[in-house]
Amino acid sequence: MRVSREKFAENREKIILVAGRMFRERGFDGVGVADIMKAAGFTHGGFYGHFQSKDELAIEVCKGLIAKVEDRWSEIIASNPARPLAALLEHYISWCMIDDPSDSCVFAALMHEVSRSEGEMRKVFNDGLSMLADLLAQIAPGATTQEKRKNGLTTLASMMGAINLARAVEDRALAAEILSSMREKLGARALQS
Amino acid sequence: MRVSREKFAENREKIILVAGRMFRERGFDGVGVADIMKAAGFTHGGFYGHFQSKDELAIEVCKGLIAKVEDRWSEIIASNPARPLAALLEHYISWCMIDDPSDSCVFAALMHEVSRSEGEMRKVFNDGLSMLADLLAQIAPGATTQEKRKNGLTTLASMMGAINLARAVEDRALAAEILSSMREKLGARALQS
DNA sequence: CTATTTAGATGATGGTCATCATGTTTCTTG
DNA sequence: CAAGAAACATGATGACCATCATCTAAATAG
Repeated sequence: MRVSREKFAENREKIILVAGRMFRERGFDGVGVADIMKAAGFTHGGFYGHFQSKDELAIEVCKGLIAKVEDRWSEIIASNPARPLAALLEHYISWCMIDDPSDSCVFAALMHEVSRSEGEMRKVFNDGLSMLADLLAQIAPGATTQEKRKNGLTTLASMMGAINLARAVEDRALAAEILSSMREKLGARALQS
Repeated sequence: MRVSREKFAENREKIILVAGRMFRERGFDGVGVADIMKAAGFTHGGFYGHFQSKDELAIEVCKGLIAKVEDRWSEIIASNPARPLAALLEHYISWCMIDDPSDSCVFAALMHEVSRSEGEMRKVFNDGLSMLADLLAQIAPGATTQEKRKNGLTTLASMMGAINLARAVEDRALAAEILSSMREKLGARALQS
């Protein structure tokens, strides 16, 4: 049952989209090719007509998600010239990051698994993190470039640390405490429960 | 080839020790029962004479490692009454945490995998994190109990975030920047490269 | 409109893994 | 020292999983 060129491209995008959600939710090793294809509405066999391997898909997916993070952060920064960092933090340190990992930041969701890996994926994440560090260095507080850079890096680590810690604890009240405290510490508005 | 009671207990501890190192290095899913037994000097079959399941071993291992973290942190705090937080940070935010995950903090190494899980393991980590939060609340800066609590939580998130971020980046110079900046930010001594 | 191509379905294949069944050897008990 | 128990070895078992081979039906090329 061949499908049109157009439909083929659509299906490919669907696979990438679904895989992106599933990978972030369950990790690369937590999802099988058959799972992904089923969730995308296909059977497992068609997969290799779209991608050479699960690894290739994973890299494709992450490149796309990282580009999306870059776009989103840039947009938030651009549209909040008066308080760019605070706006970014209010976007990042939020319940949706905790409650729906499948639609959250690739880095928060997969960085840990990638740190244990090697090869292209590692590089992709590495470049992505460099990019975020550069973005933050521009909007972080600090008198000198050096200081802004340092504050950018600690802010990045703290943001991600807060998300991961809030995800790890079961008590929602404690998670709220973590998110609120970090927002306050980094200079953003309080969290609305 | 039966062994003595004594040797049996020794072997059990050896399995737990080796599993603790391997789990932290590769994650629970990254290590098989056979791997662990081989590294401990046995074949896979003997495993179920010691533990009911891989899960049971994992829980045993984590309980032990968490208790060790508690002891270590308490000891550092107790033996540095003048600057307990700084001492703790100098211990935690260090190269050995980056270079040898197999001997690093359980939380930094496995928290992420555990957040995706359910059941007893989740609870064990949860209790462990609460315990660390309480320890930090005692030594964190702040005029009120409330403030100390908040600072404790953000410090905890930042410490772990810095370790995970430094592990994720490939460039050692960047990792050093992350660790140093975070140490400075949180009020500890600079990092010696 | 026919021939060819090909997207996706179905159904292997070989590998890995947790767990179990059984065997062998050595400890422990009496 | 003899009889039984039990720790570890060996070797299934069944479940998953990535990848591949083959089939089919529909889309495209001529």
